[in-house]
Amino acid sequence: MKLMILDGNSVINRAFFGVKPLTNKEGLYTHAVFGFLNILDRMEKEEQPDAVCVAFDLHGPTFRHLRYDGYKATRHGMPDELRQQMPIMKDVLRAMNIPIYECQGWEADDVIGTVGKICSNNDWECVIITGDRDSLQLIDHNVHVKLVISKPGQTTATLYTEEKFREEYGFEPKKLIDLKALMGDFSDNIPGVAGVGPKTATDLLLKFGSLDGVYANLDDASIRPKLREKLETSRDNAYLSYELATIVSEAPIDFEPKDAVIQPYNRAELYKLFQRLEFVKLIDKYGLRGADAELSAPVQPMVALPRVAQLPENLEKAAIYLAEDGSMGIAWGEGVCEMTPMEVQMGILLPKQLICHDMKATMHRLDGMGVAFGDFVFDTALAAYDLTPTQSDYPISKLATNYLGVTVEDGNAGDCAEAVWNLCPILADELDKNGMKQLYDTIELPLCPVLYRMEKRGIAVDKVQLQQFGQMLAQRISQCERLIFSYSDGNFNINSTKQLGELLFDKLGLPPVKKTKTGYSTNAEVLEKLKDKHPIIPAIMDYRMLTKLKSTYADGLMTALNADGRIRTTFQNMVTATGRLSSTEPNLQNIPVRTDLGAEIRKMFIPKEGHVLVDADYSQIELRVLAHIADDKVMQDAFISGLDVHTVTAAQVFAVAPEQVTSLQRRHAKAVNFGIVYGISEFSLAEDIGVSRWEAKDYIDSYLAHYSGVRTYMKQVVIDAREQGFTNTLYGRRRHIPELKSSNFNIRQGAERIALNTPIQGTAADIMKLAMIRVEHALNEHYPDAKLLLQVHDELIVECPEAIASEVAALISREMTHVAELRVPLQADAKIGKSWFDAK
DNA sequence: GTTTTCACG
DNA sequence: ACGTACGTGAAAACT
Repeated sequence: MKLMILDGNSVINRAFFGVKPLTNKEGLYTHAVFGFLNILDRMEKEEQPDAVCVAFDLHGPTFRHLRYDGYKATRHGMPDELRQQMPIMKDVLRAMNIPIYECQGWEADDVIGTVGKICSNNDWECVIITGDRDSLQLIDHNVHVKLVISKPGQTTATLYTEEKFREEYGFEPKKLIDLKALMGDFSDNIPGVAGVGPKTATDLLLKFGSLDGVYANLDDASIRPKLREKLETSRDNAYLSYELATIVSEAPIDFEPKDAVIQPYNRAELYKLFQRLEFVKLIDKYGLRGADAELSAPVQPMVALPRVAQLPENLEKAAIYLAEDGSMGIAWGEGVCEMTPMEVQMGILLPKQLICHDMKATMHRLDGMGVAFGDFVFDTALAAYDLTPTQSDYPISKLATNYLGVTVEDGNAGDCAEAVWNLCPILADELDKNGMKQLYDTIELPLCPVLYRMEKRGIAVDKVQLQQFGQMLAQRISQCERLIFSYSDGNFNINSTKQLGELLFDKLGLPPVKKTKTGYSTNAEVLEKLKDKHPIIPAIMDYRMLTKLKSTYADGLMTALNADGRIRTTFQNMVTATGRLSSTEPNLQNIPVRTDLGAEIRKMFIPKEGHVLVDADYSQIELRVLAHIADDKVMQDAFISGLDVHTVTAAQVFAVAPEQVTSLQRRHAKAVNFGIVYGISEFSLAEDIGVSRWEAKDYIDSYLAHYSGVRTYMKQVVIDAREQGFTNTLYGRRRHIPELKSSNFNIRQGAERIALNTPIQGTAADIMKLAMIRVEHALNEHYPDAKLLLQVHDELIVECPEAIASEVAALISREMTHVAELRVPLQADAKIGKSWFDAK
C-alpha cells in the first residue's frame, strides 16, 4: 500500500510563483490553489497512491528551533496574495476529503517525517511531494521523496529513492543533516561553518563520513590549516546547525495510514468552491457538472413555491424569467408557473408590475414574441451589477448561489423565476445598505427602457457610399502592399506582427524600439520613431490605417447593416467597472474621428428622409466633475469664467498671461489635464508629449501647486478608498478595489490610479445617464418625432425632422446642461447636420 | 483562448 | 529595482 503526503506550504509556494497570477471577480487571487491542484492531480496519476494527505506549517514558533532566535528570521512572511489563498486551499482539500495534518509547535517537515515513520512501521510505502530538498533526509527503503521543480510554463518532478539519492550525493540520505550542519542554509538561517560551502562540505563528508567523523579527524593531513581553523571556531555552530537541520519525526499527531485512504469527494462542496474560484474547466475535469443539484438538497432546501398550472388573473406583481429556449417562468408570492415557448407566443397576459433578470434583453425578447408588457420595477441582474460592477456576467445561477444559497439551473425557467422573485427583496436591501437605492431607482432602472428604444431604432447608414468607401480602401491597400513588397524583397503577411518584426528588425536591421513579451513591438508608437529611418515605415503606417478602416469599419459595418438600412448596436449596461455604457455588435462608440480619412466613415451615418442629426456633446465634463469633487476653487474659476480650460491651465503652469499661451503650451497643458484624471506618472506624461521626465515632473508639480484642491483630493481619495475598500461616485455608484491592499507595488499603484479615476469617470457617466433619461422624456413630451439614437460617453445623437431641428438642439443642450447642479456649470453644445460628420 | 494592434471617450 | 495613464470592443494572427 502506498501513501502520498504533500508538503502543503512548499507545494503551494511553488504553485504561487510558478503559475501566472489569476483572480476571480471578487478580486481574490486563485492561481496558487489552481497550481496546487494541478500538481496534486499529476502526482496522483504518476504515483497511483492508495492514500493521500497534506501537511501544513502553522505559524508561530516551533519547538525544534526555539533555542535559536535567528532561525527563519530571513524567511519573509508570505505575500498577501498567497496568504489569502491558504484558507481556501484548505477548504478545497477538505471538500476533496483529503486529510490535513498540522501541529502547533511543529513544522510541516516534522509532521511529514512522523507520517513517514508511521507508514514504515505499518509496512506502507510513503511518497513525499515537496519542493524542498530538506525532506530528502527522510528517505529510506520505504520512504521516497518526489521533488517538484517549477519553471515558468512547466513543472518537473524527480523521484528520489535511496539509490537515486546516493547516486547524486554520494552518501546516505541521513547524512544530508551532516552536510547542512557544515554548509548551513541561508534561507533557513542555519549558520553552519562560516566559510564552508556545498563543495567543501561534500568533500569532507565523503572523506570522513559524518559531522562527528570530521571533528574526530580535525588533525588529518588532508585538511588545510585555514579550513581547520574555520572548523574549530565554528564547532558549536556546526552542532547547533545539526540539531536545527534534523527533522524530528515525533510530532504528536493522531495518524494512521488508513485515515488517509482516498475517499470520494464532497462533490457539492467542491463544486461550490470551484464556482467561487471560477475554475470552470476543473468543474468538468473533476466531473462536477451535476454536483450543484446535490448541493441544495441536503444543505438548505429552497422553500419551494407550489407549482401551479394556471397563471392566476389579476396578479399585481410577478417575477418573470425567459430561458434561452423561449420558455417562461413566472413566480409570485404564492406560486410558480411555467409556460412553453408555444404558450408564450399564443399570447399571455402578464401582471402590470414585473421583476426580471436583465430588463433590456427581456424587453427585446418579449417584443420579438409579440408579448405586451407593463412596468418593470426591478432587475436582479442590473442590481447585482451595481453591487459588484467588476464581475464579467451576472447569471441567475450565480446570484442564487451567492445571495440565496440555493442552486438553480440557468435553463430552468420556473426555478429561475422563483430565484428572481426571491432575490428581489434581498438585492433591493443590499442596494439600500450600500447607499445605491437612489442611483438604482432614478438612474439605472429608468435608463433601461431608454436604451431599449435606442437599440430598437438603430441609425441609418448610407450603404452605397459605405460600399464605395470600402472599394476605394481596397485599391489604396493594394497600392500600399505593392510599395511595401518593393522594399521587402518578397511577399509576406503585413498583418502578422511576427513576420513584420522579423523583416524590420532582422532583415532590414532597423533598431528595435520596444519589445512585447512575445517578440518585437511594431505598434504605431514604434513606427512613428522609425519613420525617417526607412521608406517602408510610412508605407506600413498607411497600410495599418487603411486595413483598420476597411476591416473594422467599412466591412464590419456593412455586415451589421440591416435590410431596412439601419445599424443596431447593443448598449451594454452591465459591463464597465465605472458605470459607463459600452457598445457591441457593432461598437458604435469608436467610429473614427481623429484622422480625416477615418472621419469619412461618419459621413455614412445619416438621418432618415426629411430629418437631420443633432449631435450634442458635453464640454470637458470630466474636468468639470474633477473641479467639483476636488472642490478646487482655482479650477472652478476657470470654468466659471468661461475661458478655455486648457489655456488657463497653461497660463497657470507656465506662469504667463492667458493671451500669451502658445499652442504648444496649450497642448502640453491639455495632456497634463488628461493625465491628472488618469492618475498621471511623470514618465508617461513625458512619453506622451515628448519632453524629458524632469520637465514633465516640473509640469505636474507646477500644476498641483496651482490646483491645490486637486492635489489634496488626489491624496485623500486614495486614502479613503484604501480604508473603505471602495470608491463612490457623486451619485453613490460604488466600485470595490481590493487591489489597493496588494503587496505588489505595481498592482497597488494601478489600484490607486483606479481609485482616483473611477469617481471622475463614473460621475460623468452618471450625469450622462441621467441626461439621457431626461432628454428621452423631454423629446417624447415636446417633440415626439425626435428620437435619441446613440450615446458616445459625452455625446448624444438624435434624429429629428428638419423643421424642428434648432428647437430640438436647444432642448437637448438645455436638458444636458441642467441635469446636475455642480459647483461649476455644465456645458453642452448641440450641432445639426445631414450626417454624423456634419453634426460634429 | 491569448496576444497585439488600434479605433473611441 | 521596476514599470509606467483611466475606461472600452473588434479584427487578425498565433498557439
